[in-house]
Amino acid sequence: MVDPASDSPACSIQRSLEILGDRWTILIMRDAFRGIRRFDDLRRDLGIARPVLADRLKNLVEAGVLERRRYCEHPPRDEYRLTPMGAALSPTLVALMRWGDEWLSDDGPPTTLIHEACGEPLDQAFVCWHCNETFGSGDIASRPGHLTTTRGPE
Amino acid sequence: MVDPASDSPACSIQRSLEILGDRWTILIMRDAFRGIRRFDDLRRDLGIARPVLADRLKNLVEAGVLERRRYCEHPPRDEYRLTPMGAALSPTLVALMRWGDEWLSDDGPPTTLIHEACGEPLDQAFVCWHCNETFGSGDIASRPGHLTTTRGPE
DNA sequence: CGACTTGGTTCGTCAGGCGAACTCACTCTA
DNA sequence: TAGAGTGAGTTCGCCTGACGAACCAAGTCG
Repeated sequence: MVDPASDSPACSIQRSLEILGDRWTILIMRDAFRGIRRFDDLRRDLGIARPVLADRLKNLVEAGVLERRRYCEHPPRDEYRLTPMGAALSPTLVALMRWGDEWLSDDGPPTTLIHEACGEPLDQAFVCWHCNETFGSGDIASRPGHLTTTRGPE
Repeated sequence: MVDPASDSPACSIQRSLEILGDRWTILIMRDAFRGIRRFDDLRRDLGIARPVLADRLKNLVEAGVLERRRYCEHPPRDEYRLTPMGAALSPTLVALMRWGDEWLSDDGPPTTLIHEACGEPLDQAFVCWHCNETFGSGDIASRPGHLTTTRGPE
């Protein structure tokens, strides 16, 4: 906030959180991934207040993460669908879910994600296509656009 | 979806968000990854109000994500460090950062994460150790603990 | 001593989240 | 054709919680 050039606008995490960073939005996106698309279904599933849900959906549509589509003409009914930009959030949601699975669930994961082709549990990893290997967060460094080079997550 | 007992407490994303899901906490964790550990440094960097930062740090310590450690005795100074549980958030933060890089930055990523061993940009992918291959979000299904099997993120 | 730094707490204000009630367009039942 | 029901909101008034400002305490420096 003080340093002008450094992080306020130049951090992608912060930019992402300007769209996703309130108590409801990520849960709305989770439901969108789960196929819940209609206003009242979202409201019931989340237990969110109507005005708040209306506001969040409007913001998400404006941000380009959801798309409002008419799926029925006769009673005019719209649904909210993931755009490609919204669908690209899946690694984030999966990472969040796996963190909760590992650190917050007493009796094993409530839901296990599996590789559809074989039915075995999946993992999420960092990949270097140059070295052609996967690695953990200990081997990450960062190369800033216009900052000095520092270590990334330790 | 329908099942009442199913998702409210049983969704790991929701559990994670009970710890991380307000406007500041993820930014605090980002700064923790960046090596910002002291109260006033965090306050200055984030532009957060003092009482709010004190409250968030207390909650994060209670949740086991940060650890408060005395690093100087003479003027008694504490710092907040990532616990293993906190460090395990790196895939989540990286995913969020990469999403912002891809969809919200006009002029290329502000910061690029690289594979420390070779200096090339890294990727993040889903891995199946059974099939020994990486794949995208299109090949994910989910096997719930006590729900019917449904598709995961599409 | 007095100024300064770090790491808070207390306080009063004000924006924003909440449930309840209302609206509107449409459909279904009788 | 009247009345109930549903989906998708908007309006309203209350109350929590985020905010900046001020205050506090422990220690250090000059």
